[in-house]
Amino acid sequence: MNKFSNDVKLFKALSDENRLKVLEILKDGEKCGSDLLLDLEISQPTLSHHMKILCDSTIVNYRKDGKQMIYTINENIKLKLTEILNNYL
Amino acid sequence: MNKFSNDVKLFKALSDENRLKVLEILKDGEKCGSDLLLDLEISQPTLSHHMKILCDSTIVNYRKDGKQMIYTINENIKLKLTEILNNYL
DNA sequence: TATCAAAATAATGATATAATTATATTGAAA
DNA sequence: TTTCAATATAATTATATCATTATTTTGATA
Repeated sequence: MNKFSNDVKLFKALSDENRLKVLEILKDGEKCGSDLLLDLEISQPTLSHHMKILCDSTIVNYRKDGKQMIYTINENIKLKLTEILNNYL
Repeated sequence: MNKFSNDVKLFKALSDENRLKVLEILKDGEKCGSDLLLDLEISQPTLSHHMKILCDSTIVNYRKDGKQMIYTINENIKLKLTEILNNYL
């Protein structure tokens, strides 16, 4: 909508401990939801909620593989966030 | 608390349109609260609330000058946030 | 010391977010 | 085609966040 809303959306997506944990895991390579669940102490619907936020914000990419969703970190997003930081700091 | 909480605190501080507007203004140089208010469409107590979040997160520094609070961007915080991004992305 | 400007705090309400349990959807394979 | 694993959605609750108005505190100065 306005010039700030997309930046806010990205920072909000990073503003949760479980989502940071997910990113830390994905940094080592792609994972499906049920694998992520093994390392988190949240229910499956809660993970689904968090993954939606990470994917909607374009921080995480996903693809379907049979009945699994495979998640990876968007390789462009670090640069994009660094550029955003340069606008404000 | 845990290893994520400080990072979450920083990202949360950046997750609000009015706070991003404040940072954009402070990027041009130091300002007091009443000057910031001129460029924002929020009440004085709401600005006080937002400045507390920015200061508590160490993104913004403050000093008292008479009856004014003078705010500046912490010059180290951009590097710190860039390093944090490198842990997750 | 009375007044005024700047900022902070208190009380409160509206909305957003994160979590749960229960249920539905999707897709592979027996 | 039944079953089961993986994921998503719905309904709901608890908590967090952002905003307001009213009030208080702080500090300069008339």
